[in-house]
Amino acid sequence: MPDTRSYSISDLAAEFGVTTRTLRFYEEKGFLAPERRGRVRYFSAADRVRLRLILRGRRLGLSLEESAEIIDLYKAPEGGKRQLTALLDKLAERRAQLEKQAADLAATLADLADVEHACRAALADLNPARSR
Amino acid sequence: MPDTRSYSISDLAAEFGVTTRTLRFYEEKGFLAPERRGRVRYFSAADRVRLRLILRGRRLGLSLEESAEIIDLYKAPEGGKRQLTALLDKLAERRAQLEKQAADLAATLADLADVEHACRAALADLNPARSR
DNA sequence: ATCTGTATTGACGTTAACGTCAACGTCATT
DNA sequence: AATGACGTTGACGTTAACGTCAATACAGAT
Repeated sequence: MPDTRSYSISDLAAEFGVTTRTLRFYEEKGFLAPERRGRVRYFSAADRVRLRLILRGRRLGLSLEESAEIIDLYKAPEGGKRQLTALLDKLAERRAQLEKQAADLAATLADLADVEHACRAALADLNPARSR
Repeated sequence: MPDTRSYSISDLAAEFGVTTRTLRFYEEKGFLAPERRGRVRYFSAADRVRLRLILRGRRLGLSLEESAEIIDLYKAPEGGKRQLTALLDKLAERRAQLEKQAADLAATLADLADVEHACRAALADLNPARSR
């Protein structure tokens, strides 16, 4: 049984902490494509996964466009040699970008750690008795 | 001798791959404060470092405001116990956010790695002779 | 039948982070 | 004195990613 239940727009909005406006916007831009019965939207489990991935991309600072592009890469690779090598190129590109970002992140975290140390040291100096 | 030479606006723009408009904008918003002789800007080594940090934040998807806030945390911690503990709180907050981002990043990279494997497998299937 | 709650579609507003002119100054060459 | 190369200040334009109404539909409970 492939998880056949569906989610209302406000269900998803509440679960992911976004507004319904956001979800409608995502559909309007083609980033989501929930089923429509009449005018009402019904989000499937697949839609839900896709939304999760979009929001993950958003937390990384990617544009919706970029997130969608990456998510599209996740689809089972198919096509001829040309297509596959092209896909590999794209993957490498993305990987390079994300790894650079990881490096930036690590550097920033290291900087913050330095400050944290200095801060604790300053605190200890303020109150030598209860230091440590 | 504390590196006393200065950089013109186009020097810095070229070095960091941004436009002069960007640097003027950053100054206008208070994210940079180069020395002014007359109307002309002279960027110091410190300004250069600050710019580097701002752009690092930008690559992480932070807003300029956020980057500036983080950079301000880097200043030698001072003040009383109140101030220092407040600073520690902010540091912890930032760290939590960045660590979540690191997790998201790792997950995305893992997903990409999966696709890459599948892709290489598909390629190998296409040409079993030169498989590897 | 009316009310309540959730849904819908426009349509205009907003913010951040610049881009893109236009018009002008200044200094070193030619 | 004219030509570039570089600098300046407005001021308006642009794009992404929604926010914020307003007007409307529709289904279930009272």
